[in-house]
Amino acid sequence: MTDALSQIEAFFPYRFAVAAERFSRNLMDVYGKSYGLSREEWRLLFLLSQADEIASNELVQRTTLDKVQLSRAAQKLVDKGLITREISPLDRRVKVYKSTQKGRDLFQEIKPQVDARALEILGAMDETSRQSLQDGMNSLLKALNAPERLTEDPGAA
Amino acid sequence: MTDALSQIEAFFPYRFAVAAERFSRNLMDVYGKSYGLSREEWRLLFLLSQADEIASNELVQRTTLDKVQLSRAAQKLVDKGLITREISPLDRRVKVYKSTQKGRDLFQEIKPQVDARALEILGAMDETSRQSLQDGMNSLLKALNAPERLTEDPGAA
DNA sequence: TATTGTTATACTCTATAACTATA
DNA sequence: TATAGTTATAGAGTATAACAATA
Repeated sequence: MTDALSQIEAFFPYRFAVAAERFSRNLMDVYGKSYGLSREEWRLLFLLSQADEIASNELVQRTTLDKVQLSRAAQKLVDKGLITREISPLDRRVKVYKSTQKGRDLFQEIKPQVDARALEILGAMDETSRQSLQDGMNSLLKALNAPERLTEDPGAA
Repeated sequence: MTDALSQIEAFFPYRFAVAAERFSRNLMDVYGKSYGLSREEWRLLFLLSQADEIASNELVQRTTLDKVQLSRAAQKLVDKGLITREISPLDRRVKVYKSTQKGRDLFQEIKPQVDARALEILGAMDETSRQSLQDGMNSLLKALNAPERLTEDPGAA
């Protein structure tokens, strides 16, 4: 009567969504609860901490952030003194972002903790499964990026 | 200068989150845009369409819905005439949910379309990768459900 | 007194469109 | 006129707490 429940539990898209949400929340615990960063802020800080500078238009093209999300996440990081935002000399409509020393320091502090949390979970898997997951994921990402699948959201590599 | 971008693109948690979100959105397109169901409503309809009846407390224990989400999603499905909600004769605090014929019909109409969309994506992967993804995912779910990892959210598997 | 489901509230996210400044 | 980034607005989703009914 009741193991209709195991029916949905076996449904791949459901399992996938559940796994992704739990995994993501585990990491958000680290940079979110402890350091007050949103997922978008964390991603942006991540990017800028290892680049000299990145222009706004490039960020929009190559990340999952749209221009509104980018603008707002960047504003918060600027307010916190973690990044700077300047007008591009090449095109005065464009902004160029750089991390500050404070931003890089914070990133260096958080990143190992995020890695540790991820490894704590992935480390509970055996090596073969971990490799399978990586390979499968890479293949899935390719499939998702295949041109036919771009319902909307083009160029979001 | 700029392939800090490929740094985050290579970061497993980032790839995983991006893949999950895109995959999920693809399916939401089907039951959401075309049929006006939220993800929670869809999951609930899914469950009830293949069970005789399920009690509220069981749903909360075994799905990712908490009691508030369940109450609200169920209310919407009741309003749409897709499920019924009755007081349990065993414990008058508990509700028992059943799908209506209309609910089951709608589910039978939507489910093949969701499957088709999922297969459209997964079908672009080769068989080996698909198998790897499944195995890896199963292993990851086990790792996420391991007792040490239950930061909060116990018994939600 | 504890538990179940509902309702209320505030907060965050998302999507869209309007606006400004530059090109 | 088109593009880039910002601001405004409304809607959906989430988290928490208060509440009423039942145990």
